[in-house]
Amino acid sequence: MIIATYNVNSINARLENLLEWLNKNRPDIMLLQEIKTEFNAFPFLELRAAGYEAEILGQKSYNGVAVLSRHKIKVRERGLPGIEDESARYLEAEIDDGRQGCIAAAVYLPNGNPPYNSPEDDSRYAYKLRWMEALYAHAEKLLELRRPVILGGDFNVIMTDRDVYAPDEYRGNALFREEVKQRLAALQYLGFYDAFRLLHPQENGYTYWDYAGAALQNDFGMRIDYLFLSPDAADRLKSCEVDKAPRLGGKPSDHTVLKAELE
DNA sequence: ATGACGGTAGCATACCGA
Repeated sequence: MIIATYNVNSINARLENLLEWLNKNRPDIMLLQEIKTEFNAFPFLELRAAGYEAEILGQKSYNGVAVLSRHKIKVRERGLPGIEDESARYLEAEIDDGRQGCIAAAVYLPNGNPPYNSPEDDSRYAYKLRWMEALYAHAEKLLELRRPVILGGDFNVIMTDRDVYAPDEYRGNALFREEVKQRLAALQYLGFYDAFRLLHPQENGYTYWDYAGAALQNDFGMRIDYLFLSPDAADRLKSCEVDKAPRLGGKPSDHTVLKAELE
């Protein structure tokens, strides 16, 4: 079973790019973040023509997550339990592939940095910490199911110095502060395994390069997209790779695709 | 410290992202 995650930075702006990747790689499950659209403007027909059903939690302009699959999708949670607001950042589904199946969730964790026009405003950071605590509490419940569970998406957290091109420049950034690193580490101590790091202890594994400057050419990237696996899924992990092709091609997202294969 | 770029809303420019 192949499962992938991709922050598309608008699904309608990225449709051609996404379809190309889906047709070439034929994943069983694709988790999307930042679709930036509501149900009415989501390209269900184009995806269905490529063989993918979609469940979405949409939002106009910002956020928005989706679960695509070639198999039957049954939604379990629309929104993260414990976070009651309108921001579309979590969609959890049961995927029935005719075999063991799995639970897969598309995760778009808040960025947490203050707005440029009010750098002293820490409300977004406080929201990020709250969101991470709710994610931890929910992840604990998911583990009790003793099922293969995949939490995949843009977690907006750089976990270690190895995961960013210039660690010292990011120490105070909301993506790299100690509180968020601790909270993501806690998810791992709980029993969710970082699929990429399990198999690649040395590579940087960057999944994001800023559009600006020459970030891509200089490999000024960061690893902020993850596939976290419950023990029942991690047992089956065969491979996990960053595919840089969607970032290198025409009209790219600023993120690229992370994919894993489970036996 | 800001903005680079790119996206959305919507029609000029503001907001957001990491």
